[in-house]
Amino acid sequence: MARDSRPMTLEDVAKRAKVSPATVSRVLNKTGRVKEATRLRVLKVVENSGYQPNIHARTLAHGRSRTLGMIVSNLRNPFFLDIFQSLESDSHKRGYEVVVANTDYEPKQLMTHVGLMRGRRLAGLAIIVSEMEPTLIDKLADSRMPIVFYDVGVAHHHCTNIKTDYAKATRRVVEYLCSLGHRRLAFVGHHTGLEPLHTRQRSFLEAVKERCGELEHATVADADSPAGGQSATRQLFASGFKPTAIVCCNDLMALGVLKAVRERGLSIPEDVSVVGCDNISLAEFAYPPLTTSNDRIGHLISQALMPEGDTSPLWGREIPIEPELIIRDTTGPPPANGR
Amino acid sequence: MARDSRPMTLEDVAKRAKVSPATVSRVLNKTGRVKEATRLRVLKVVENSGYQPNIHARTLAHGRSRTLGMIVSNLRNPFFLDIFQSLESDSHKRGYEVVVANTDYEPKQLMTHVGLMRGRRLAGLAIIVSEMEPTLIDKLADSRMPIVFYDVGVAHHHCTNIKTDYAKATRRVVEYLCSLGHRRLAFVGHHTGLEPLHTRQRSFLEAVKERCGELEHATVADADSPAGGQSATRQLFASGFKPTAIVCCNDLMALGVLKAVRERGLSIPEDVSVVGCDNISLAEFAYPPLTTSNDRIGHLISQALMPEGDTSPLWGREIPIEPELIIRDTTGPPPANGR
DNA sequence: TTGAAAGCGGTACCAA
DNA sequence: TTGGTACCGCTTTCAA
Repeated sequence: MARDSRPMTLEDVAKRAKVSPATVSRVLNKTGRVKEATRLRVLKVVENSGYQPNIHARTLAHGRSRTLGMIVSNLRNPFFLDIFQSLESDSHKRGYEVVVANTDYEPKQLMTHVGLMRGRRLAGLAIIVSEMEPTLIDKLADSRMPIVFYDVGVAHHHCTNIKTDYAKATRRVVEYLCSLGHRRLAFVGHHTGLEPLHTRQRSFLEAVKERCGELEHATVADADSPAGGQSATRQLFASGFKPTAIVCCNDLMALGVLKAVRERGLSIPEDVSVVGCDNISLAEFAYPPLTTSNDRIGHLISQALMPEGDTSPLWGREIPIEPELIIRDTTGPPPANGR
Repeated sequence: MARDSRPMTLEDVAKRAKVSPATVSRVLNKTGRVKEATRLRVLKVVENSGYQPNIHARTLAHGRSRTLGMIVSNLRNPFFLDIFQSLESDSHKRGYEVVVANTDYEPKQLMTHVGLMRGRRLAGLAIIVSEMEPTLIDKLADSRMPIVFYDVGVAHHHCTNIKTDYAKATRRVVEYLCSLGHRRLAFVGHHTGLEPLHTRQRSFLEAVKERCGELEHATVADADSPAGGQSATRQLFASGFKPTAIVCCNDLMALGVLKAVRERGLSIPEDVSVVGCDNISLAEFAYPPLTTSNDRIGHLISQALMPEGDTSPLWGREIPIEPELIIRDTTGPPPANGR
């Protein structure tokens, strides 16, 4: 119960406990030995004065914070959120905090946030975005903090690169659909100008091409949201193309695709099959439960940012992820009559 | 392109620009006048040295940060996420940042996070949780920062209280279902020991009682997730009760309820009606699109935390929210035969 | 075992 | 228009 309106400081505590600030610091940080009696006295004052150390003063003096940063393209997409959640829970266990920032797929925002994160003197930074800026590497070059990139690989000895092999994943999806008998495939993407997302679309096209003209196909794109998936699918139908299967660049958009297909009066998977990507936790609760490929990287990121004593460091490594196809109920054979 | 490994400081910039640190500070903060020529010179050095001010030093010296805090019970629930998103985008527009923390409905975690937030010398704090600790008010008493509470009202002159009138909302839902002809209602909740959630359940029971024994009912509860909704609904069916309508304490759980109802071989809304609460953005993309009641408070919170010059301050006010019933496709008349 | 004091990297007031 | 300087609250030698 502080009497004055200014928050308690370490010095206030020191005075009340009749010791020096240094001693209080030692007690609080368990650094250096302190007589048990003094320790308890200090702790007691801390306890009932409601003292809370100023995190900024602490970080400034110490030179490094217990905060991890995470920059994502779109927090609304549960894919990013799932990662954030694992990172947050892992880091709380080890006394770290996490701050997130959103770029909305804007390279400019990415740069702004990287700057702000640098200003925070973080313990580590995870950059899970699809957009890129060539100057980003320069900006990061002088920071000694651990950095993890996902998808947009950046060659730098400080960075860990986690990369999902989307080419393989997409090929597997296309082959699976073909094996079911599908011959007219569509791809629904978003921000296909951005490299990692472009990769997904290109992989789709390549996989289709491998079947030697056996397949008809189309691609559309819209915003990264269920509404975007819905709108893209409407465009698809409006174009006159009648796919028997739709491959989505992610699960979130697939949710909207499902809706658009139904509003067209078609059923899933009898008339149209749908495949997502990411295996977000909601995918299981879509209707029908969504076929997708998985790729949970949250804990991997924690490990890279907060290496355990005995684990081999993930430093400067490139970590490949092989997504696995998860077949649920949105995929099946195409309708017998060509529709 | 910094040459040494230690990040640039304001003093480094000052040296290179051949001015005093004070001047650099003035330029960067646009405070006090500086000759145009010097200004440009400083800016140039800043530009190509990649200098990024240390946020901690800045906050420490200035006494207050440009960071808002937000504590929520469960970030996985899109209800909280939607709020976070609006708050984040509003605050970036005004040069603020946001840090979030999760409590997982644990009062203990709430207290921990409030402590950490206090240590951050925030510009404002939003506490959007269902759990409560009596000592929380003490802990917050000495902080002069703007605080917004949602749902768990706390009497304090520094706090803005946003409160949704769930009693009214629930009554409206129950009446709506009755008017459709439903006579066997179930309630699916979570953490019903926590006051705000208990309120929702109690409101349901009271609304049912108002119909004078005309209605049969049951209540179940599980975790705040689709899986929790699914599991709760399974329990419900296992108990032998055969509701024609299920009222959920929120949309996220409703997603799982839908799944559980379907796996029972029943259709929605022909056999069972389902109602959610919160109107999360995903509700529209559920199948069928979910009937719910709305309640978007994100921007309200921004306004309370970062009052605009001309807006009347939301200070110390109690702000009541009246949710509105949003009827979509998960509700309809009960089956003609009692099943 | 404890205390004094020098920073950490900024801001802001007072002089010049 | 500028520079000097005293903090902001904490950590960390170095002495005592």
